[in-house]
Amino acid sequence: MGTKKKILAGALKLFNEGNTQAATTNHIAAALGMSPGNLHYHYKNREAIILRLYEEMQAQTELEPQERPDSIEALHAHMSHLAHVYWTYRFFHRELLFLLSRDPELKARYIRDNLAHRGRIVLVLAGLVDNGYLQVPYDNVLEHLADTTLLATQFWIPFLETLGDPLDEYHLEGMFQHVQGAMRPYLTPKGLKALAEISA
Amino acid sequence: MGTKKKILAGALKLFNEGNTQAATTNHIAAALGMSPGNLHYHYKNREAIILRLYEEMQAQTELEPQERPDSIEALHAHMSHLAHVYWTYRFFHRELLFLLSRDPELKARYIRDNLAHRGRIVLVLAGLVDNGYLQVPYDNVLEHLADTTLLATQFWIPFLETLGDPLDEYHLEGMFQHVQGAMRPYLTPKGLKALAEISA
Amino acid sequence: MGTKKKILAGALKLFNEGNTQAATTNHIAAALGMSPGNLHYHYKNREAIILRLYEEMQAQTELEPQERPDSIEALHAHMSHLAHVYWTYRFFHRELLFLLSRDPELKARYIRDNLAHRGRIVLVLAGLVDNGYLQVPYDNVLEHLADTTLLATQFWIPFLETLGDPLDEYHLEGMFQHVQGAMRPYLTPKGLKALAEISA
Amino acid sequence: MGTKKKILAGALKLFNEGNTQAATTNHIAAALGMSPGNLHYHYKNREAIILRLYEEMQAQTELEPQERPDSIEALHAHMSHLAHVYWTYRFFHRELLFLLSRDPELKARYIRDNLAHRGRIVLVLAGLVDNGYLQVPYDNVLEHLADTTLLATQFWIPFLETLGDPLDEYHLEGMFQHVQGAMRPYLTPKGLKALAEISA
DNA sequence: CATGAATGAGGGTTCATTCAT
DNA sequence: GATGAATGAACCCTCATTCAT
Repeated sequence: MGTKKKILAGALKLFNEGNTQAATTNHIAAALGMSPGNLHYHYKNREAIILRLYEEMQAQTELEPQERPDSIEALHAHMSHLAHVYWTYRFFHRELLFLLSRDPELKARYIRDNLAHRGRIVLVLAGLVDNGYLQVPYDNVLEHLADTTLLATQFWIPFLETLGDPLDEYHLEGMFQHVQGAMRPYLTPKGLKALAEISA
Repeated sequence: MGTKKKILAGALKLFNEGNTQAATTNHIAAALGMSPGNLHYHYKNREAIILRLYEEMQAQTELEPQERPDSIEALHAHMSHLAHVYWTYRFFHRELLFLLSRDPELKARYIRDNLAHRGRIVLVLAGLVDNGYLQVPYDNVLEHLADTTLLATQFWIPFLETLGDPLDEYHLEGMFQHVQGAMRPYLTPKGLKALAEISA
Repeated sequence: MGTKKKILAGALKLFNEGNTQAATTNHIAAALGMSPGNLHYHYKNREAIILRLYEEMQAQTELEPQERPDSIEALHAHMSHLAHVYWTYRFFHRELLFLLSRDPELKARYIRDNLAHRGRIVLVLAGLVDNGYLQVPYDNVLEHLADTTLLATQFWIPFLETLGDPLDEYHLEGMFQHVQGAMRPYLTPKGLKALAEISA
Repeated sequence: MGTKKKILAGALKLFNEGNTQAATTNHIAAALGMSPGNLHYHYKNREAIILRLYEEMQAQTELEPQERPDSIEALHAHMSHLAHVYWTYRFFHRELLFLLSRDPELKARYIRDNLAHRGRIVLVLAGLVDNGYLQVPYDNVLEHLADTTLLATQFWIPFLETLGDPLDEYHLEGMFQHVQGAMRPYLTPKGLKALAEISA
């Protein structure tokens, strides 16, 4: 039904503008010119809306195994995509831990997805090594780069907000630049060349 | 007065255990065997309690200029201290953006403090370069390391939580290890030696 | 909706019996066998109820220009009507200044309405002169009579209460008698005759 | 004790500025730099303060029998004095009926005093007749003038406020002018002359 | 006399949720 | 599917009042 979609869109807008607690179900319904009863007919409660929004966001970040970025360029493209998606649902990472603490189901799901995400990041990095973009002279480098990447994807938007930066989608480019900064010492000449082409 | 301290301690405990929204002023008062009226006699509202807890935390992280870490060892010591303090007030970074969105005064204060913090991080890194621990072969490295450090200090605890790690103070050592991982390619032999001694 | 009306009626009853402060929104709801939530669903707060009651009262006192009393008899009829309306909403003038001090919007509205009321009183008195009921031998008589009328309409009920009179609708006849007492020296024979017929 | 007086003065100031409900005992104490406990040591509660302020005001309006105004000039002087006193305690008539509804003791006292006041007004008016200032051609004139006077003394300040007039002590002169307006048709030449001299 | 921490009932209000229509 | 009135528990907070010091 279109109504279900409209509710998600309206809630997302309010969540992004303020915070999830300020946007009560009645507010959301009112903003959509809809009765509170109808909203609850479609979604049991606000948590259900948030969970659904998370699923939507999550669905847009998933990759088929064969789509896994296997080059610097592809990684950049993927992270740009990710930044765009996370920006669209920016309320989510903004309140991440708060939301998880209020909904055990969401928490379990998120942790599962996040661990899987981390696993994929390691695979992608290993692929970059295999493809001659990266060179890891000692242990734990891949682990470190994976942590950096995960931290950046999860918290870059909150990070920018805590610096008081005027925040818009454009600034999210920094998310990739940060990851690139961490990879740089380990880039092969091929990797450096690829990076230079992206920046150009 | 002792009561003011007791309220802060009781609120901190509840905030860390659950979340700030779940710990209503009445809950806090009840947990302390105190009347709601008395709690409000000492603190205007929950925001005032949170603000005060932030100030306490902040006060414990501040450094006199002459105390600024000027060696890898000192940096490690300082970050351990920081991790300890942030662990004590872990609710704060857990809900960071949510809390800032609910209290404009806290937000302004936090951003100001955070920018100052970033400035100090850059100074410390520059000091490490001057003292022969670090060597920066190209531009932006210091910027990158500062971002890494700031991200880690602010979000390492949330980061661990999103991985489902059983969380305790001990695990916070990872915060420094992450920063160290970022610095490693830029360490001089002197820097590497210092690091090896810390790890031993 | 009927509920909105019921709330106004219930609130009016309690306000008239005691005072507006004693009749809390919860009291009103309880007296109507209604949940507090429902009362606030219909009226934002007590001020909104009071404002609405004022508007109701005010609406019942307004006159179309062509209905303006142009004879002593018509004036009497109008003042009887006024006394009846003000009696119905007697809490309002009882707490008049208190209520105005608590609600700036109501205050602005009341003053505007009151000045308009005064203007109409002057017009009515001038009409009585034109129609040969009144004769004004020197200046300021109309002004004086207008003040008297306004004072009487606003404060006659409070005035009676401060004399400890057992108060009921019947006693409000005094409101017109007071105004008539002020007009008497200026009545023409025609005016006196009209008055005599009213009293008979 | 000086403290008792200071409390009355502080309360009076706050009452006049806003309204009695807004000025809580804690506010009054705070405004005086005094502890709430101390305030309650001197006055059981806010009602006691209000009652005491009423007594003060009342005491300043009372006349020894031999001081009773027996001329237009003396009446004018007395009403100017009254206006000054009522202005000083203007919160009282502003909230008159509200205050009476909250304190049965005050109510009983006020009604008693008010009836006595009315009695004295009638005596004064009768004295003016005896002394050749006034002439009453028909019955009830004295009653009417007494009502007018009482209404004016009690409600002139509230009356001015409901017209939105900028209110200060100076404007209270209108209180006497209103009474004079009512007496005018009944003044003898001697009375008119006295009045003319006052106005000059 | 004076302090000020402490009480606790109750204030207005919010809001997720239900349910008859 | 949709409405919107209704519920009621809970929220934050106020304030007259008490009382140990």
